[in-house]
Amino acid sequence: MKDLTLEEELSIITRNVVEYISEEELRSKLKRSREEGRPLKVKAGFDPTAPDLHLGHTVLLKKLKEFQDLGHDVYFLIGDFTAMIGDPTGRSEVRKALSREEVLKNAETYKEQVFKILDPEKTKVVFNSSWLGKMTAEDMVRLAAKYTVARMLERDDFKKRFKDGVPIFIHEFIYPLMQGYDSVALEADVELGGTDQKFNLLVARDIQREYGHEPEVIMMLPILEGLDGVQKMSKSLGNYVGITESPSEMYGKLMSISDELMWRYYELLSDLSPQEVSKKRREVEEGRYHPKRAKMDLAFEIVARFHGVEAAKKAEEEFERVFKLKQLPEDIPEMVIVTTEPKLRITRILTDTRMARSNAEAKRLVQQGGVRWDGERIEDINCEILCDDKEHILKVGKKKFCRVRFDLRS
RNA sequence: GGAGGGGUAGCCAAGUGGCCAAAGGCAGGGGACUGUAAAUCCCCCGGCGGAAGCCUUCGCAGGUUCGAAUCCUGCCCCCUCCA
Repeated sequence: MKDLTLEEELSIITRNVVEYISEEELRSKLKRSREEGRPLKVKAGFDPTAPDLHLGHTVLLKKLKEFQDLGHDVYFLIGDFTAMIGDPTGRSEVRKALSREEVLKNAETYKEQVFKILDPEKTKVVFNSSWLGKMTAEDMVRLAAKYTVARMLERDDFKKRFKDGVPIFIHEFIYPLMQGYDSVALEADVELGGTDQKFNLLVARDIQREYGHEPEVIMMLPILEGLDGVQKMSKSLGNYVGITESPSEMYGKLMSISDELMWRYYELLSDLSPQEVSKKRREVEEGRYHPKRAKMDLAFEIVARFHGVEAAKKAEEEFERVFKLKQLPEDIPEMVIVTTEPKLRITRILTDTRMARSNAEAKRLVQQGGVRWDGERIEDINCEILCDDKEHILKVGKKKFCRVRFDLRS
């Protein structure tokens, strides 16, 4: 950070940021930070109810890392207090509040994942229960007195729900207030969040002001699209790449994205500068660089970040082996079928090896030409397989393999 | 407290006595094409059965009927409006 000019620092900080408020404030905070030799306090909150991080989260984490590399203090805030209250809008499914232990356990899981990107030495992990948990009802009332219903209703989704007569629960009003109070408690200079967090972030600024603090600068980062390229990446939509996934899984998933989406991922997930990315893009458009190669490079970079270069190499080789050369992957589960019959029908083998969930599904797979036994496509559902003592390869669809052996009992 | 709307397959959603294992869409699966791309096209998508066929499913439990997702009764749950 020492060698950078303020302008250079600013340009790194604001790269990939969709919107930030405000430029003036950010400049003056940075300037003061330099003059006083006091790093900025950068806050980002995470909800510990779903501790599986995916690439979508890493957009934010990478930004935090950038702050860290510039010498600022990063506060990784775990919203355990709100998590322990539990969200009552969650209908019938007995939304039990998370216990202290569960929260701590999830927090641990978080750390493991988060520190694949953030520097553990430089990251301050904080729990908002440490201050919110101590609030009295009186404190709560004071906090609630800092904001008006009218202002709450400015929020788009509240406004819409109010208009449409869809219920809004009181605690939903309290959430942004608490999140804002977190910033007061931490004396945050900067807070990061997704673009969907804009309202909450703005409230935080107001709350800080109300408590006599200087408002934080808020920075909104883009929400990463999932593998489908349309909806946001999320676990529940199943269009995600988890950062704890195996190298081959990660690599494979990344290779399945569309070419268009690849550029989005390049922008938000790779370490290349925007200039380098647009250069690559140009090269592909001009036909000097194969899009598949570009995608492989991207997949490689991301896998290497989480699993190291060696693992990335392996994942790449494996990918080429299975899909280009149509050879076998390295790790294939092995199943042993115990039988007294000299022959078994293919559908039976499919269900026994769990390659098909039911007999009906097994029949479908065979009829549709999705089943290969030792490389031979099998199309007759009545086809009988000789149960010998050799090892066989069962392939279902494009990517499911299984080694099959028979244990003959007579 | 009053009035009304609704619970259908993984999700959304049609169906209001037989032609309903239940339209359509999404998700998912298989195939073709390819760069395992994406897009597109074709096919499949409750279970058992080689097949004929049989079994279970439309909130839950009963009932009417030759026959019910559809009609009746009771129960459970969700939602909206008025207060």
